[in-house]
Amino acid sequence: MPIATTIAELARHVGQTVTLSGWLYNSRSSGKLLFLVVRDGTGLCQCVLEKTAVSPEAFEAARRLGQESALRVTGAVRADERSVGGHELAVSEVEVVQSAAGYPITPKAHGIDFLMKNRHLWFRSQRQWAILRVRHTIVDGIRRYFNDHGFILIDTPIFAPAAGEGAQTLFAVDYFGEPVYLAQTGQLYVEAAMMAHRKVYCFGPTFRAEKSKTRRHLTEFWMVEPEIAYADLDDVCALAEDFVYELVQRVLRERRMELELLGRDLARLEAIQKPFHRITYSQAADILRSGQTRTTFEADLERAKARVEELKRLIAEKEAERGAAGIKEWKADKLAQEILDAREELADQEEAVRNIPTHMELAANFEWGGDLGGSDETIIARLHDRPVFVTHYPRGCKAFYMKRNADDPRVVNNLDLLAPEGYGEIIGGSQREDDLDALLERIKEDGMNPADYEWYLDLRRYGTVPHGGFGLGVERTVAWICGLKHIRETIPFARMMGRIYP
RNA sequence: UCCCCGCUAGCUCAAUCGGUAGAGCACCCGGCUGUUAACCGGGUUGUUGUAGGUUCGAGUCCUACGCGGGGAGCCA
Repeated sequence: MPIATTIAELARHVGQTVTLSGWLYNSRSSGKLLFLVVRDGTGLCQCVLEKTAVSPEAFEAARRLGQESALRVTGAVRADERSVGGHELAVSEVEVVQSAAGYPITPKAHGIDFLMKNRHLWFRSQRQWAILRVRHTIVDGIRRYFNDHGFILIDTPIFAPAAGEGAQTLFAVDYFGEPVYLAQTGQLYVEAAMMAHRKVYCFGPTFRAEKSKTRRHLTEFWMVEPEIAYADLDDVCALAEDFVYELVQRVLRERRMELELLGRDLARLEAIQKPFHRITYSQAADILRSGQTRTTFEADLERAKARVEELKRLIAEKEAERGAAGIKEWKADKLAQEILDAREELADQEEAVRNIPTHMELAANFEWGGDLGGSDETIIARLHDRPVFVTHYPRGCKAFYMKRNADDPRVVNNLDLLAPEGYGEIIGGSQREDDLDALLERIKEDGMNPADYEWYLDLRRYGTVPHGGFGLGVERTVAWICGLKHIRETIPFARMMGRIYP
């Protein structure tokens, strides 16, 4: 009897006859030899079928199987360097569970619109498979971290009442005739629970109606928000630092294979060590206006310009080569793909050439009091090899609940954590304003109605203490750890402006 | 809301100055005993996003709209 097993377990079965159950990822035929690349959810395995090993009918049936056909394959396991995963199966039997034809996602190149429309199938492709496995480990790592550190999980509501300002970035829902909104944070609720349990967190989906079409935005994304009592800004930073560090360590430990498959530069992740860098907003402003920033941007611009010229030359050369007489078809095909890749990079580089002067100007003319823009964050992060905390923002550009700084009333005790390599803000948080009068003042200042916040104000009336917390965006964290260009691949079914299918 | 780019076969893309719409892949037929997006030979595939306009003639030029991509603002 063959042993039923999975591809991940093959190393334990070398020399034995096993049965794999999975789907046909790709197949290549060589006359009397057939290579079936099978995936089973745990990995890929090349199954080699020799014509003489089975009946002519069985060989013919296997040869005609379409991509993603469901099948069971039985054969002897052997180690082979030439095979994906290092093991292969010398097939003695193929059982077709379902014969599939016309699978849309071929092993060739596809555009992003097509792939997103076929997201339900795209999961099966190697890169997507690896990304969602890393996401799983990050999500599990988040839960594990807080559960192991004495935090109590508090599920906060998704329907939120109309709350003063900011309603334009919220999704309105009809709630028995009343307009309510999909929550964009659980923070206020988690503060209430923190007063009961000391250390709490909420973890769930959150919704933003921002009309942002960028590689960093989703309209529905997951956020974890811890909140701790008897804590000041330093305590919140220390928590965020240890938490992010542990997440990275966990992924490096458990998902090395997936990161390698994604082509992630592991050295960049291994460089994530404590302590993270810490600068204040005012120091960030000085950095932005400094010669170092100017020089960095100028170097970037020169590099981008040089790359544009290089790519143009490269494309012209390849096009000439492709058009040359007597060229082999496979060679022309390869060149065509290289030209497409080069053009894509060219578009990116040309965009950089257009944008950098604007970014330079924004940085050079940065005025104390404004919020840091995307390009500003990028330059700050680029000058550091570890995540960097930016603290003490002007209170004018931050939310009403953030604690005013005792020494400098112009700023609040908040923190943003910028991921390295230009991945931007993955954490935003603060010490909270625990003084009733100060909080009331800020609510009025923002033109909101204190009556809407009565329950929240109660938290300051009855046993208020210094406390704080932060929110970490799961998808941005996954994008950073996986080294992905776009956030849409970090969540199973991305919800973005103008995209709701499937 | 604003700025830039794109839309041609099921998929990825060509199409010179405005002059008969074409490759590769997928699919079908045949060949090949170590392939790695296999390869080689043959075959099938079109309302060029939509609506107007200019022109003897529009995939190509103009206008509007739609959809998608990237960015600004805003944000995790």
